[in-house]
Amino acid sequence: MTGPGEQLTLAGLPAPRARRRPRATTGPVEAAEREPVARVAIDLPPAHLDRTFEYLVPAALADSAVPGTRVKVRFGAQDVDGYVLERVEEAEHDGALAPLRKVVSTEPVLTPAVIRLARAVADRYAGTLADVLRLAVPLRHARVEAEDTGVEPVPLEMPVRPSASAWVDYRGGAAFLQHLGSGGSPRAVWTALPGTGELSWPLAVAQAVAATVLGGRGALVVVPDARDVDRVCAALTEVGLGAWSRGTRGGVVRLMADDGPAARYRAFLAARRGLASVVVGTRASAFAPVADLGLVVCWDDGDSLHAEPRSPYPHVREVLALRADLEGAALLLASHTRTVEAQVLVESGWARQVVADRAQVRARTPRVQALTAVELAREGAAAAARLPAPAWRVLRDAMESGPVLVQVPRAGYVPAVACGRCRTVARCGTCHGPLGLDRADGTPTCRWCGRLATGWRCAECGAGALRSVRVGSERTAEELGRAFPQVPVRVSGARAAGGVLAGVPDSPALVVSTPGAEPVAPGGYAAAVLLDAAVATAGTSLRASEDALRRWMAAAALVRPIGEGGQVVLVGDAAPRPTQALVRWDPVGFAARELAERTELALPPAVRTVTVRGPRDAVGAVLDRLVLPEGADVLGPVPVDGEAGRSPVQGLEPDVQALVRAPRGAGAALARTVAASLAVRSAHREGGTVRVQVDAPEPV
DNA sequence: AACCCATCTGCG
DNA sequence: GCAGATGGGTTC
Repeated sequence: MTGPGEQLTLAGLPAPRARRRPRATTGPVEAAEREPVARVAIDLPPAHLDRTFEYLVPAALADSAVPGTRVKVRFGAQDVDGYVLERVEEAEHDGALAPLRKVVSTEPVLTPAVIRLARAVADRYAGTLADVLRLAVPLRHARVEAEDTGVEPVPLEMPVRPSASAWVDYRGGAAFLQHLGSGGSPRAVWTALPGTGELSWPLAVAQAVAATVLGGRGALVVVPDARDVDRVCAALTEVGLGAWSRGTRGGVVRLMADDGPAARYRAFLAARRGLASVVVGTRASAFAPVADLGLVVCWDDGDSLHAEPRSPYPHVREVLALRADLEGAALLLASHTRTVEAQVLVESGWARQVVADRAQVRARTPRVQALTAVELAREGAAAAARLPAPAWRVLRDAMESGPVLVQVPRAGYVPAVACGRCRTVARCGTCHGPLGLDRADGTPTCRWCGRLATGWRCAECGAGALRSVRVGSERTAEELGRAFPQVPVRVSGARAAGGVLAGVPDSPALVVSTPGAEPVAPGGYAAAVLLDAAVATAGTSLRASEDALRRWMAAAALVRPIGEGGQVVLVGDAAPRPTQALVRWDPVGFAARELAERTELALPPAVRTVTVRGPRDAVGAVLDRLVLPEGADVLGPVPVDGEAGRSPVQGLEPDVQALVRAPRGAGAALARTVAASLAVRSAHREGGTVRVQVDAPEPV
């Protein structure tokens, strides 16, 4: 650019801008000989800054400022962090370029594939690249970065053996593995049957990974929590894929935040440097830079842990689906149940389903019965048992041959009522289920059988007054322990004294667990009783039924098959559709019917949704700028009640929320117009905090 | 966040 | 007619 003294002033036009601030450049810098221009993604949150800025690469940084490295640059009047995305010969920007100030680390933490993925995720979720990169790249740990990984890494001795033994019961299973081994990119939605050891889902996943590795490619497995990471890693060891260690090449790394920043960064670098070929991790590892990626796996995509809670709230299933597309990798969406989102992928033809025949389903699942009010009525009034008599009998009989599992709602989650005088939990006079006080007229009702408990009297002290309390797994464990004094009681749950148990021995025991915390019994549970079914499917959430079925089946999948006497009892009057799906072990039919209904009602995932929440004016401004694609509509805004919706700064004025809907085909256009509106919002410094979420798990 | 520029405002 | 305030836009 020319200086002010040499500038020509064109008549009729405003005078050209004066020379840039002298502080921006620290004297003349010699530019790199080759590719002297770096395109940099700036690590700042405002949406209107979500584009690349070009900087001059000083000759001194010519070799270190490679794509993917972290850099410091002058941006306006501040020093900011950023990433070099590209090096190019010519700048597109027709002004002077400021020089890169510093290469923070020579480690290129972003690969071209991850950059493309992050951009696609940002676009999909109407978010910014900076936000996505913050999710994708772990914090730098300089000491770990400097660790010696061996000058000549030795290839790890891995006696990986090809086997599809865990897949033979599934139609298309063997073909899927063969396709993986020969370098193909099949996409499968796999509905796994219960099974232990050779028939377990972790072993099946391990065999799919092994097939991919034997075919010369890397693999990525994303699971909900640390326990599942352990299970998958153990199964990988069984198929000959051991843990990666320093100085070697090949092997498996675990990648999760729980392991701490050093271990996390070490695992991340091992993958990025192409030293480890398999990554097993939780949520954020969906972005892990696996070299020559051949397979991505998501286990249990319905688990809420797969939904990222930070902006732009990407979901592991969607990230991996995008990734499979962009990197030409295979995708395995695996679960004991099936999410409605996975059903969309199957019905649209994007993925193939891998399911077992009906005969295999019958052979590998337990006997399931639902103990609803109808069944209980047949029993007549039971004795002083804490459980309905039939459920109690199942537990008692099963305990002779192994551990039994009781799934109870989370501690403190279920409001119940107790005697106002002696605090004994109030029970239904007919089935002995817990009472609830949620009817408008104040009459207590049974949470199990639904009967009205008019004229209730405390069985212990005879008082007639009730008070609200909360019961959880600890209390239930106590009560059940008294009912079965002859066996040990083990409690598993986040709030339990012993925390979440990974496993229990095969000996007789009563295991009480909250959903998702069920320990694995190596030989399978002899029986499981699922309590409070009515509570599980209550509520207005779109996902209530789906979540309930997923939790029930996750517990039921730990029970022995019918041929070994395995039994499951669902206690309480839940919604009929998930109840029937559990009894018939038909998660696919359930997902198909749910999707049909959602399609009929234009509810997600049949449509793409964007929720916009915040102060009324701010939300209104964002909505006003949208250029809605064909077929899209805006619902609301409506005031959001409750603590979550109240913005402290806005005082008593409640936040509002709007729901924007568009046909799935218009999803990209919808996200684009939302992102554009948010960019204007940030450039105009519009006030308030607006939370925008594409495909929120709970959009209403 | 800091800066640049255009426009407005208050006072002569 | 002009200094100083104000607001909107840019930052490579």
